[in-house]
Amino acid sequence: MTLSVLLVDDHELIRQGLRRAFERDGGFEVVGEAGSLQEARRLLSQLKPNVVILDVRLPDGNGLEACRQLRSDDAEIGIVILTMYAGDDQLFEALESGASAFVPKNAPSEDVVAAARHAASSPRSFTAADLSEAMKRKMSPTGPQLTPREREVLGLLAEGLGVAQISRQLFISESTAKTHISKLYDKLGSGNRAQALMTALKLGLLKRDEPGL
Amino acid sequence: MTLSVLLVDDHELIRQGLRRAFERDGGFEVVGEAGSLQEARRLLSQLKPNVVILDVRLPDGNGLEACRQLRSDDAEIGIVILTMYAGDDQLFEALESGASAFVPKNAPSEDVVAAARHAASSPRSFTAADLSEAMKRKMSPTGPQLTPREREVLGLLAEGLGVAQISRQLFISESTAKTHISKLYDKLGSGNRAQALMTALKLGLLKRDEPGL
DNA sequence: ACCGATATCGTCCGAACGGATGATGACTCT
DNA sequence: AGAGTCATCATCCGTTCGGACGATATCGGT
Repeated sequence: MTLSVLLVDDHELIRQGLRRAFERDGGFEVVGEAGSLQEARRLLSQLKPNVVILDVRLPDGNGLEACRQLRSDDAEIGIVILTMYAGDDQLFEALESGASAFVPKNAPSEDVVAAARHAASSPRSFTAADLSEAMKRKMSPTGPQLTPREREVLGLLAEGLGVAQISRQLFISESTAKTHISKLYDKLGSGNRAQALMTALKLGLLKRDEPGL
Repeated sequence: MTLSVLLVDDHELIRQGLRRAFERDGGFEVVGEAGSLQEARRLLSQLKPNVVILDVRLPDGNGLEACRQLRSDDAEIGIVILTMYAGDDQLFEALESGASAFVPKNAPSEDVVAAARHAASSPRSFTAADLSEAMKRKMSPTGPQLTPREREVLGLLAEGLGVAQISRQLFISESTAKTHISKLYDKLGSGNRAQALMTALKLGLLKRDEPGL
């Protein structure tokens, strides 16, 4: 029995590669391609595929959000999340979003097919490989845990605000602001704003609005 | 007459997509694939293809550097630079590196084939479309012009170094270091390190090693 | 020969930062 | 009831920063 699969990725090259991989396997039929979420939604309701290959980054939205929605609409559909950078945050978010598998784009193409097969048979479970990988890294924490207040202060630091300005912004005393900043330095292993900010960026603790690239 | 083409990209999916695109066109023969620079170099000297499709990001090095080297070795080979993000800096660097064409990965796959055809016939010229695109954006400057020294200082600031450390690092007096920093503040419209760094990041004046994503 | 940009060095000084340390209330979990 | 975390505030003090000046030397180009 052949499984129907829908490809969602904004890069045509990737779609071609996926199509080829599935064709070569023989167990699947690629019933459609979409380059955007909008298109994907249309094709999904129309084609009702067994499995969806879903890129995380799409021009008109986030693949993971789409994944959540998809899962709530259809508990049985297989969802394979494709991602360029296999960050753990994404893996966990994918898991929580109800994805069936998570494959980095630099994986061999057979892996995608294998993931799709797995996704079709047990849409609500990750493979052991995925989980062990993720747990392993989650155990050695990527970054320190910041309290909500600390994250808030970090954000203001990133805007170049000083202690006085931060304290005013948050309706706290300057002492408190300084305390939070000091705690941040502790947790980030830094001794000044610059180091703290760059470290926070590297650890993904700070989201940058639209830093050019 | 069919042209021989070598595919260099660390993502197998992309390679599959490229292969399919070239096969469908019919005018090319894909004579090899490489997932790393090392492999690419070996296959290049062995297969002597007419055209190379070269990804910018490779696990063991930069595609653009490889491009420069390639061009100096062989003035006639067609080099098509593939890139995920079509930043202008990359476009210009590609141009200076002797590439024949520059294609973002989100382009339709026919574009890659067309670029390869162009690359084979006139390896030392960019297409008009490429150039006008680039010039247009280069005219409206993305950010302020930093002097080499200023960029250097900016880099050290990003590492969280203080005035004293910077001055030691660059073998200049603290006064001079401070002067450079002040100039940076002027040009970046900021009044402290944090603002300067974040602005520099947004303007792409600072390259981050591997900031998570 | 002159001008502009770049890079270098210096002084002075108020403002801001970072470190060390201690204390209090609220909250949760056991 | 006690332990732990979080958030709040405080004082003290040496270090660093950032601004505002001005000065010199070296280039490359008109």
